[in-house]
Amino acid sequence: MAMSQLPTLRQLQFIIALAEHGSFSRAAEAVFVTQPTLSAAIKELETILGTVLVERGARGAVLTPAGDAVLERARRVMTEAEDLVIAAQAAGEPLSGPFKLGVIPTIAPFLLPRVLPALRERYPDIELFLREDLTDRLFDALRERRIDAALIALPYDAPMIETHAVWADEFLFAAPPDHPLARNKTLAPSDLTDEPLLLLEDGHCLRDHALAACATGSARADFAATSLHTLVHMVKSGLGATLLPRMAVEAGLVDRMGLEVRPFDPPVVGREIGVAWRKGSARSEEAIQLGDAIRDILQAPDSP
Amino acid sequence: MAMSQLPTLRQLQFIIALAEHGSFSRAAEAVFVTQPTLSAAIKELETILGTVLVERGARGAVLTPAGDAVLERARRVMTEAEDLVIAAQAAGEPLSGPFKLGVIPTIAPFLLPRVLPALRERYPDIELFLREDLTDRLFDALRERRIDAALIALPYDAPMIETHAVWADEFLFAAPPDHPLARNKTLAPSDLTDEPLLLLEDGHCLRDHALAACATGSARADFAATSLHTLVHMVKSGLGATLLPRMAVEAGLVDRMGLEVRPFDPPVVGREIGVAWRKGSARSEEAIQLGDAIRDILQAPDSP
DNA sequence: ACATGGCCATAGATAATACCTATGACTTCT
DNA sequence: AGAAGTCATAGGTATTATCTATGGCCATGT
Repeated sequence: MAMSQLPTLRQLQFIIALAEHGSFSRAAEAVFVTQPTLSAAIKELETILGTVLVERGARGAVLTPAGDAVLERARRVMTEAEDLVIAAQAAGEPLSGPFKLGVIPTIAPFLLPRVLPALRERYPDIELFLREDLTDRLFDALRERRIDAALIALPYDAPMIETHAVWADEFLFAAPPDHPLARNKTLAPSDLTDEPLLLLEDGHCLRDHALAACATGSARADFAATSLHTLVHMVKSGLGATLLPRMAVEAGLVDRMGLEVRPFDPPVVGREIGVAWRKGSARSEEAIQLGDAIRDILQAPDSP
Repeated sequence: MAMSQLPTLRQLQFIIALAEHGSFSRAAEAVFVTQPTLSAAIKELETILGTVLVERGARGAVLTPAGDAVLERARRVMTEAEDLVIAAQAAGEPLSGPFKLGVIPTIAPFLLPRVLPALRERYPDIELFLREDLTDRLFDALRERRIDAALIALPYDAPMIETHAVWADEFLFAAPPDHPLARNKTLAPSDLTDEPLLLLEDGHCLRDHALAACATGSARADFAATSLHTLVHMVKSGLGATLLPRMAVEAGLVDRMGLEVRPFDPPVVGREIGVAWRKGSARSEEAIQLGDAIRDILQAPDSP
């Protein structure tokens, strides 16, 4: 079958600019060519496609319905092509250049100080841009290509998102010294059945995962904390007990707070921390590699 | 941010050919350029991407891992670009040129003779290629781009497929004249509770939809027909009763067969016929338009 | 009505580049 | 060693992408 001629990416770039600026002259300016150049290119594109894409008027240019259809697909082709470039560059020299990483608030302050130095050492050419936000908002950012990858807690179901497990973050029980359960050396999840837990406010995945860990437990409905630091202060002042990620405790979250911290009996309860990326992302390989690197660093002997 | 230069579609086409032929010279031949041209283009592509994509050897060329990553995305970009061309041409002159339509076997022989003439009249430039097959295989064909659209029965859940309802195809009860239920003028679905139905063999969606229509009914496990024509002959010879689509009956499926055919009381039971296309298909608009055209033709006064 | 200033199209010249032919260097196989 | 394949390089040509300069057209304001 006779392969009908394809448009060039340049032409697609031009018609996108034309649609965005509504005028040949201004669109031409935006893509750094002269108006006749853009004019000719659009005309050529219309010839190739065999369809009029633009209505020329004295007050500017408007896309025809066919033009709109082309525009939408042109945008897709262009972003795919840009992704190809990024993916190729990443494949050639992984984890170099700007890399935008989102991290959920219950991990970021405890993980990053611990791994960032080693990470910079291992990948000297990386420029990490960090963004701390709730899981949902990070997923939105992934889908809209505002970030390249995110460190989040699993399980968490989201369309268009793929994940790779990095490490298991165990939950520890924390309470004031006079709390009845603080007498035990270890706890079973079932001990929490009648213990209303003090948790982070809605939207934090830690809240949901903590509740899931003690299937029968419940949260205090009257109080909720906005950060883990606030949370431990509320626990200290006697408002209730809570579950904390081991990583936060190891990072010193409860140091000199006078709180009792107890592990659970095996099987350990907790959450899985993983990297997430947009399905089809140009940097999915790098996201996995970054996750594995973080795991390595956490397991390194000098890191307690 | 400095927009790094994009590759050309031509260059992507070249590296795809190179990957497929494993040799610069043969790939060049395949895309109708000389070997030095292709050589230079690949080199230029590698410069743009800043990565070596191909391992040159005395026995040909092999893609590097980075090359493989690029190849996969290049294929995507190329098919998206080709789709853009098709979509643009279709938007300019819808339902013209070759259009490959799949139809399920329980519709095709009864619908097509009725609508094809009017369809050709309404869209004189269309070249309809028809393919009769089971729903699953049509969906596969849609996903693999072997057909542009399909006429199938809903509801039918399938990933990557979108649908548009065209008309409701009512079920009629058919049985030999001496059948007990043939005495009634109309039936309720519940009448079929203890009536093992003679149905098409597995894989035909009509079988599943018929069973769903009489929620409590069951199929004869010992006999099944391979086509509606076989089915009515089996009914005639006393093997059991069945449900037939009204469209097949109207097309003369049971004429001079000596079978009794009865409608159901309202609310009517039946199945929805619709058009289906691959999500993102370049011809989804045309598929919808085709479905609407078929609905119009079926409702036209001269069509009983 | 006329002039003005915005639009886009056209013409012709020039710079960039895509492509070809001819050739060379290097492997692999005979 | 020679033959036959591989890909890279060099230099010339054809194509095309782009520029400047200009013209026609339509709305708007005087």
